[in-house]
Amino acid sequence: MATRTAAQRREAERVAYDAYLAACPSRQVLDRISDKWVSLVLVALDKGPQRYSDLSRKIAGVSQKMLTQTLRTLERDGLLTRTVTPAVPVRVDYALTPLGESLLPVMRAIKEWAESHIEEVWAAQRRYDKASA
Amino acid sequence: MATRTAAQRREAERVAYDAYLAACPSRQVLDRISDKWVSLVLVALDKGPQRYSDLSRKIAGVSQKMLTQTLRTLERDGLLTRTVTPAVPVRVDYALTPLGESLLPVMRAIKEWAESHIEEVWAAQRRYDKASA
DNA sequence: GGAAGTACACACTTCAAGGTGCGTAAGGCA
DNA sequence: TGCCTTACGCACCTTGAAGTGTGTACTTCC
Repeated sequence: MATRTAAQRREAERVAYDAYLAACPSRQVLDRISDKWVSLVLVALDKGPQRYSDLSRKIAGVSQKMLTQTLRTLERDGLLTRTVTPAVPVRVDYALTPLGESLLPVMRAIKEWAESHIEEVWAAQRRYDKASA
Repeated sequence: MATRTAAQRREAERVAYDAYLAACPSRQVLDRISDKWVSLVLVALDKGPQRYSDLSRKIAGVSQKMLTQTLRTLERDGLLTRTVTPAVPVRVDYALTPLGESLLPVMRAIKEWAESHIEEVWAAQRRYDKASA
């Protein structure tokens, strides 16, 4: 945000992207960040840079293919940086960019919502299934 | 939340759901709400109940199958209510439940993030593609 | 001189998400 | 009489997402 000039901000407002429109590019961005692995990866980078192996250990159940793919996409979208250290076995660190950090609170909120409301969702499901049985 | 007793809250804290764990049910909830259509539907219900046709018009590009499916799942999960009015052609209204409203701020934030940061994402993509070319 | 660890790439395959098209009920209208 | 609307259900089919398994480069350790 701080990297955006007032002119750029005005321009952005003028164009008025709207994710409700199918062809709007913001729809694509919304689609990309509306992803289980994206949110888990971003939140995992909350407390500073992490290595590839750290992430794959922390985010249980992710295949290395999906992790690599998710990381590449996030890097391309400017949400995180990839730093290769040519050590003995090569070492790769991933860290959030300012843009990634701007999305972090939202992602954290989603993850926390899921964790804290699961029982209410469960209760609702039981009620629904019972009623429609 | 108000529907939750202190005992239930304590229990929830004791169990400590963690979306990082693959088998944790909160992972499933996270997966379900990490969905383009879910966020668009919830935000569309921001300003009060909407009819099925309202939603399909507002959310451009959604197929009726996906819209119906999304609405059913959200109803089952207790995020919204479905009210059928047996009028001349049947009329169906969808409205947020308190649980759905608790998720609304997050969903709104996601949609707004996508709309307001798209140009930064684009710039990052151009930079990435140029560098790797 | 193998084995092991890191961070992948790539090919193959499967499975399910999602699009499309057709059918429906129940009246209102021309 | 027959067509219109609303809000779907259902079956079919395509396509793409994602899992699995194997290969690799480089060095160090045993």
